[in-house]
Amino acid sequence: MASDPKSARGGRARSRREPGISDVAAAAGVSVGTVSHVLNRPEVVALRTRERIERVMLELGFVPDLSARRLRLGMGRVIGVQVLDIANPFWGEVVRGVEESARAAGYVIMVFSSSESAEIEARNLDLLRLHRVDGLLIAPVATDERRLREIDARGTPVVLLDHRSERGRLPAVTVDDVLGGVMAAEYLRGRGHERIAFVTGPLDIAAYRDRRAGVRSVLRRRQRQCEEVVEVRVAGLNAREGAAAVQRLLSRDPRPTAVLCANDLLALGVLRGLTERGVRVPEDVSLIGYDDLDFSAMLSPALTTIRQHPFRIGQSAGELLIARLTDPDLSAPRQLLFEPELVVRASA
Amino acid sequence: MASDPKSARGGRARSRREPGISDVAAAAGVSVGTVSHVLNRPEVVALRTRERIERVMLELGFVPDLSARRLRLGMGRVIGVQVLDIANPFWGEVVRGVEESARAAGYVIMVFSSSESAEIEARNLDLLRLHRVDGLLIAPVATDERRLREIDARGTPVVLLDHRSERGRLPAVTVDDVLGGVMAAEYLRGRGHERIAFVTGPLDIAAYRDRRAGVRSVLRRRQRQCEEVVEVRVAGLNAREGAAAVQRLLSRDPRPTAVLCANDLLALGVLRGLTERGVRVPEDVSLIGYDDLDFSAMLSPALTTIRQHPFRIGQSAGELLIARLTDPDLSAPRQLLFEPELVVRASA
DNA sequence: CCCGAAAGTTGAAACGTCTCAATAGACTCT
DNA sequence: AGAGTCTATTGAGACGTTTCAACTTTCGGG
Repeated sequence: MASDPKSARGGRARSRREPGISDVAAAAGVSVGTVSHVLNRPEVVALRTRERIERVMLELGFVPDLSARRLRLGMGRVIGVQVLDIANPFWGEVVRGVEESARAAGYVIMVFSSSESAEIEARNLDLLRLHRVDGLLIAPVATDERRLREIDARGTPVVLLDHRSERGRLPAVTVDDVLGGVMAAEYLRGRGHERIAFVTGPLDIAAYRDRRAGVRSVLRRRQRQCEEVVEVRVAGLNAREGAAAVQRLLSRDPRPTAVLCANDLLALGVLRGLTERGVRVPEDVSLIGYDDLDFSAMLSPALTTIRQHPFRIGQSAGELLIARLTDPDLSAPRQLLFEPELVVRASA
Repeated sequence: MASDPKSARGGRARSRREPGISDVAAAAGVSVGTVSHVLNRPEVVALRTRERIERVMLELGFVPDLSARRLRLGMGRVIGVQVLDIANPFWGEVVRGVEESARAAGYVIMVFSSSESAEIEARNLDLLRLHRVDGLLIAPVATDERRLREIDARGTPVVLLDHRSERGRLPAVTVDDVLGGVMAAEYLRGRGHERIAFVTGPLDIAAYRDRRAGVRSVLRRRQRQCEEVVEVRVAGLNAREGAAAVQRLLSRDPRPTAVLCANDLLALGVLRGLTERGVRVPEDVSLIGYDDLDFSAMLSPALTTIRQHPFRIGQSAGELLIARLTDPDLSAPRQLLFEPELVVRASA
């Protein structure tokens, strides 16, 4: 045990361990308590000592170890984020918004993507628990939010992302998806469409369920039997699935005159599929998406869609969560509801 | 100090602290050492004891605290990731790939986006250091990689993402961007274009620099003076900046006959800008992008572009990093180079 | 010159885990 | 029965912080 074998292997790499608070203390001729104070309560330590210690910190390249601090304090300035699909620009913007608000408050984010799979979500939640994140921002896949409420009650504040809470029991930042669905459907109805298809993903996800509900409510308001919503369910809300759905869409008889997609990626795929089969948009079939992603205006035809503001959603959710973290006994769970906006272009 | 004021406030929330290894030990009538063993070296503990302990763990809902473990072990199964722009689907896919490989190995990712800003990057690196991540996957903004090499040498393995290392001193996963530039330029030259514009972002970023180098090498190979690369620099590689660049693009005299963009988002913006001004693509100006994002095939006109495989980049980089983490004294820094692919569509 | 208060500093305990040397028990062999 | 081997278990110390009560020093006032 006299000679250390580890220092021999690997040459110079991984040589000296990072300096800790006690190395600083030693070098500055002071106790660890004092060093810790200059970190956390600088005002209690004498100016001269403080300056000396700060100088030493710089020289040694000292950086405090947050995970040691977390162990002591029970908070580590990390928030977990789970989105439905990190490769979708909508969620990318949401994450960017979260990161922004997190950075502003000195927090850091741990990111997960569930790919809309409940199993992956469950595993991710386990990981989040293992790492004891301070708070959680999540676009849930699982139908019931019991587990999330449990996590919240156990001391890890949860804020729902783009998903309203059952009876508002958890704070949430949402866009009014029912209204979005209504807007799209009313627009189509106003243009005389009576047989409308709705292409969506798993209905476990509240956002898609709400959009559908909005669409249906409009069409059901009229009594006539011929107004009907044809529903096509796909596995994931991406362009590939959209293209695959076209087959099923066209085989319906009578064929829908308009297609409403639960998001723009899906609409993109549908558009590709339709075009490949020689079906013209909007002459033969009208098409409406949801999200108004960057590219949507430049498709051919330009996509009519419902605009949201994902960056703001992420940012507000982040701020809401951080507010709860900062002041644990904050009033009632807050719900933030943004309004969607119909953007009419050429496709419908 | 006899009565605890904290337990009063907030009602039931945040009540009992999470059970630790010692709670399990107490409940199972065994020492903490033994409990720790069933976690890390199950084979050394007697079957009966082990089962009993496992049962207790389940009952108590015990989950080990990884950040305490990190403190002891110096490794916490967290890897940091920094991309250039999380809202760009290219990087979204990269992150998805990283997450995939991380999950497979029981790691978790901490995500940052630099927005191509060197200051943000520097701040993010500080945060990463504070949190003592085990390894780092980064698409660097800063020109020189000294700081990264330093981090690597100090014991936090670094793998470069979509960025080749100076003289191959750091492991990297890259696509051959020079080749991509060559392919695009040769294609244009083959179609008779002689005055080509290249729209790009900050040239600190190696990928863009390489793409430009490839383009230039092709055009310079011919001696004729009239072959020239017109360069337009923008602040960020997104659609908005692309649209803004069009103004400058068209004011050049003589006007370029073809425009090459450093990525598809930029091309999207350029396309929008050109269309708005009544310039037809490809009749008046040819346009080529880079990345082949999902939507690129569906633009009007469909975008000719260079295809990459971001998911694979992310995944391979993740695997490479985790291999280094698992076996610290791994041979030489490895470079992984993917080949790009020209996808010819209508825009050029 | 002594007292008390104010200002600075200290040392130890605690957070939850891992590891290692030490111990205890059971079994085998002579 | 004693010595020697295994197998299971234990307890203490360490990882890098924070915090708090206790201590020392300084200083003003009586």
